[in-house]
Amino acid sequence: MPLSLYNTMSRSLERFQPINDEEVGLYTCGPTVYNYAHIGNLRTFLFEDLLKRTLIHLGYKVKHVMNITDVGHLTGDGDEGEDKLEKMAQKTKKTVWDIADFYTNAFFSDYGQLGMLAPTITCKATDHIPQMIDLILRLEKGGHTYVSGGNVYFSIDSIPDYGKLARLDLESLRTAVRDDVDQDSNKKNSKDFVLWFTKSKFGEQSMMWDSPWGRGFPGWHIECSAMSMHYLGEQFDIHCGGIDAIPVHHTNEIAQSEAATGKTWVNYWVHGEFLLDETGKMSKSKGEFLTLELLKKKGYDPMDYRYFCLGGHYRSQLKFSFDSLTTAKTARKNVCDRIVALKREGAQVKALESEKALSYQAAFDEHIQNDLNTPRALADLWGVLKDDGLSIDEKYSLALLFDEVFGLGLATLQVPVIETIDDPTALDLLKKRTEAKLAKDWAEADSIRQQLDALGYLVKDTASGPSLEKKM
RNA sequence: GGUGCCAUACCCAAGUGGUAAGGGAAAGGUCUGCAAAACCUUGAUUCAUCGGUUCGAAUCCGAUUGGCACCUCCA
Repeated sequence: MPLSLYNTMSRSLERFQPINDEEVGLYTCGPTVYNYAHIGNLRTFLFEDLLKRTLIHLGYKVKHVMNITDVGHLTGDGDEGEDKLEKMAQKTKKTVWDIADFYTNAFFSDYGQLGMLAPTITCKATDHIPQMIDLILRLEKGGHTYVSGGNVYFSIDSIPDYGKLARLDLESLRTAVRDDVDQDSNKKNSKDFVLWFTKSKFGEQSMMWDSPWGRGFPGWHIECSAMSMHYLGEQFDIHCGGIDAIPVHHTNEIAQSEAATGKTWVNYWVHGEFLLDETGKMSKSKGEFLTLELLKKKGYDPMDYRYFCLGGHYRSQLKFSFDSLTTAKTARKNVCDRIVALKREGAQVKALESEKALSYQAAFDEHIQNDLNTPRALADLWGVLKDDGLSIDEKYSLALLFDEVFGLGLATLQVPVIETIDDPTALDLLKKRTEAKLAKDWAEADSIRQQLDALGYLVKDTASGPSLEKKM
C-alpha cells in the first residue's frame, strides 16, 4: 500500500519508501519543558501520532524517538537570549532540574490523555551530553567549527548547501539584519550558530558540563542531531516537527548532521501547521493560555480535542474556537453513541467479506494514505456508521479498523450500565406523575416533570412506560 | 525585505482537470397529551474578482483584492 507524504525538502508529495522495510525510523522534536504545553503545541504531537499510527496501520514497525529538551534552549535565535529553564527557575525559586521534571510529567500526562502512543525511546538532552560533545568533535575535525569569544560556532560557509530545507536566500538574509536583536559580534557569518557555550550572557547557568572547550553547555540544535543519530543511525526515514522549526532549528540540524557524516541525513521532512486562535497565532504570552487542563475544566474531554484536530488537515492552519470545539465534542459523542449502540446489539469484530465493506476499507486506506487526509477519512467513518447496507458486525469491524489510525479509543468504549435510581423522593414523584398522567391531569404531570428536572432527572415516556434518567 | 500558505454554504472543513465529501447548527416531518430520544427530509447550478488555457477548471496559468503564518521564545 503506497503512502504519500508531503516532503518539505522537495516541497512535493512523495511516495514513502523506507530505508529498511522492517522498521521505520521516526524522530519527532519533543517539548522544551519549562512550562505547560498549550493546545497548539499538542496539535503537532497529535499529527505526529497520526503519522505513526498510519505507518503501523499499514504494517510497518516504527521506532519512534522523541527528545525532551531540558537544557540550553535559548530565547533568542542569535544565541544571546536567556535560558528558559533558568528564567523559570529564578521566577519560581526552584532548581532547573525540578522545573524540567515537573513539566516533563505534565507533558506526558497530556500526551496519554490525548491517546497518543508512547515513543519507543524518550531521551533527555541532559542524559546525552557525551554524544553531543562527540558530534561537535567530529565537526571540529572536519573543519566546520571555530571558537570565538569562548563559544564553539558552526560555520555555515563550510558547507555548500546551508538552508536547503527552508530554501533560504542567504544573500538577502545577510543584508536584512534585524535591528531589534543584538548581533553576536563573535560570528563570522550572522547565520552561524553555537554548538557549545562556555560563555553565556545569562550569568547564572546551573546546568554545566566539562568539555574539550571548557565547562559549559550545548547549543540548542546539537541535541536533536546527536540523539537522533545515536538511536536511529546516521541516516533515517522521517523527521517531524512544527513548521516554525524549518528555517532555523531543522536547517541547523541538517547542516550539522550532514557536515558530520557527509551523507543525506533524513529522507522525509514532515511538518505540521499551526493552530490559530481568533487573534492569529497561538502563544503562551498573549490571550488565554489554552492548555488541555483548561479545556477539561470547561467540560471537554481530551478526545474532543483529538477529534477536533482530525477534522482539519495537518498541513492547513486550523482555527480554534470553543464553538468549533463544541462541534467536535457533539460529533464525537454521536460517533461514540453509535458505537455503543452497536456493542449493545452484540456487534463483533470479524474479517471483512462483503464487497461493500471492502470498498469502504479501500476508500479509507486511499484517503489516509494520501498525505493523511483525516477529514476525508472521518467522512468514511460516517459513511460506514450510516450505511444500512452493512451488517452491524461489518460496521463495528470497520469502525475499529479506522480507529487504529484515528486513535479515538472506540474499542474500549463501555456500554453504560443503566443506573438504577434509588432516590426515594424522585421515585415517589415519578409514581405521582404516572398517576397524574393516567388521570390525564397534564398540568400536574408537567409540574412534576419540572420538579424532577430541578432534582436533576429527566423523565422519558418510553414504550415500556415512564422512566427516570439522571441528567449529565 | 525574504520564504510559504490560504480565500469553498450560517460555522468548521475536504476537494491534487471530469461535473461540489463530511461534521455542527438550522428548518420541516414521523412519533409524542407535552417533552426527550430516535429516524426521515431540505440544503452551495456554485467555489474572492477578472482574464486565459482546455471538449471540460473550485482544481492549471496570469492579474487584482483580501487574510494568515514563518524568518523573533514559540509546535
